[in-house]
Amino acid sequence: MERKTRVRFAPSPTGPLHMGGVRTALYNYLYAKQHGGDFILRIEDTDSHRFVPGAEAYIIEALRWCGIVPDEGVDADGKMVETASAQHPHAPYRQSQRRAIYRQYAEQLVENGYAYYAFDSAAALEERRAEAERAGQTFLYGLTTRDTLRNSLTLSAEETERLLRETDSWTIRFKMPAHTVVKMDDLIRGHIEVNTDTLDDKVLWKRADELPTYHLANIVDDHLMEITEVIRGEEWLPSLPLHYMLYKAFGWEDTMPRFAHLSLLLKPVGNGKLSKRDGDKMGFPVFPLQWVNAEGETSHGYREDGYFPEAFVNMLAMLGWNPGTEQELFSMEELIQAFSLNKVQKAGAKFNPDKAKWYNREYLRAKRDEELTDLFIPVLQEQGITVTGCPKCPVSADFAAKEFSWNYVRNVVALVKERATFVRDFWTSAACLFTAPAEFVQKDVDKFWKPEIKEQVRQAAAHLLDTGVSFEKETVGSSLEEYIRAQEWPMGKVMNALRLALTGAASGLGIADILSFIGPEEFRARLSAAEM
RNA sequence: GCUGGGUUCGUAUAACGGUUAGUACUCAAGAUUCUCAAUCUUGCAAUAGGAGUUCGAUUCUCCUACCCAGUACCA
Repeated sequence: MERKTRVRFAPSPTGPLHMGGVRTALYNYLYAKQHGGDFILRIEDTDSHRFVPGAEAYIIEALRWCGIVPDEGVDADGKMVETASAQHPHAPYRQSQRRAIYRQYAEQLVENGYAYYAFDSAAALEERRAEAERAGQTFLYGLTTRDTLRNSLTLSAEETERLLRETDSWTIRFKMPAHTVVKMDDLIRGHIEVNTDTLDDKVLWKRADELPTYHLANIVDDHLMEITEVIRGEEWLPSLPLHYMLYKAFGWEDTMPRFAHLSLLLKPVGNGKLSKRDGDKMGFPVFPLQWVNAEGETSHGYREDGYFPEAFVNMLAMLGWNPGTEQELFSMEELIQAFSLNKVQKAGAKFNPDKAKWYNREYLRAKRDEELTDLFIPVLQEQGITVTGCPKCPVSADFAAKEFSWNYVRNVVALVKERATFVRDFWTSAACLFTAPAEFVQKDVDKFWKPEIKEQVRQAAAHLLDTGVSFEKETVGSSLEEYIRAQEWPMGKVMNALRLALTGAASGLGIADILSFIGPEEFRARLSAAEM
């Protein structure tokens, strides 16, 4: 029977969402949308000790910034749906609010002989682990050891009853069946087989906080929420046999979701998975949004660092997946069309910060000058520049008052767009079109500030000013070049020195461009400021 | 250690069992310009190693090496 596609992203609110997590969410989202299905956001907060305030809100905001909008789990106001309703029969979507659901399922497994009560103290288990380690082995609570531990399998029914009643730190463990080869299929990795004798009896439910562990909560919720495909990180692959066995124990095999395990995102250099430290060390964000932790330490975010969400999403989508064509630029719509799980790479992908920047540059270039202008204005305001007027107002520039018209800014954007990766780069390359240089690059001063060159610059400038030539780019540019050429002065030296006087550095925008933007008056002012 | 997963230029990746192993990023050189950037052109650079199957292996099988994950009353 064909079921409606329903996939979920189920993060744990233990900190900010890592870019690898965003990729997992993205692939889930793309898969759901491609199949006309639903994308569900479920919060797996069953670990009361690791809960981090603000993490859930961060996850929701990060996904929204990326354009990954859940169909369920978060309502239109961005609030979690707290109770089940006609629109949301599967609510709530926060596992801490579903705690009442899980215990009965755990007990059901005990009744049917698939699970048992375990009374071992943390200290006792710790001791057994240490003992095994001394013998060079790994302790597994399972087939070979469960008969030697304190649980309802070894204790009398009366004793079990008593402990259940009188103590409050017992757990329910899954009784992993012996000598069984679990045959599994993964949408990305293909067929996998594991012998259950190598597996342990995982804790499913804890009396101490009356909360399930991941394994139980996950299977129960995926079943109740009618999930059809589970697309998650590779770290879950080792527990896939357990999950298969749980579906079997519950008798839910016929509606068991299909599984796809995504490889991890690796650090750019060296080995190992991408971590917060790598980002700090190499100067790139690992988080979609900026995050300030409890100690007040700030981690960079793609959003705050100036990346466009479309570029971030596009870059992430291509990390471990490819369309089978040479197309590299994809809108979300195109990704939904082209995405396919069997084109997802099995091996982990090393993240490449340079490629991320390349994507941003491509998206920046594709944006209209008008849009970029609006994005640039806040950067200008931070620099004390006032932007006046509207897209329909005439171009004007008042250098003394640091006031420029919207269209002047748009012209600047059009000029420097090609040399930028981020919007803030507009300022780096075009500050001289708004303000006179505050200082001069010493190296360039040493190289070009020679008496004879200064004299040539002075005369060339005087020529432009005296002839009253128009400061249109073409006219002023050719007039200047013709003059220098006619004098048989070294073009490069004079031009570089002029640029140094005007902008504070010998390299940068073309002289003709600079002149056409600043006009004769500011030209004169800057020359005298530079003591020309 | 054990169990599972993985391995094509530095990076991301392409290649019905048959290609001079392709593309993009990075890097280098050249062209262009008053400089820088951009742009254009060119270049550097890979099938982890070894067996086997096959007329033929990047592709299938096995072994070795290396990498990753899991091995919690965390997810």
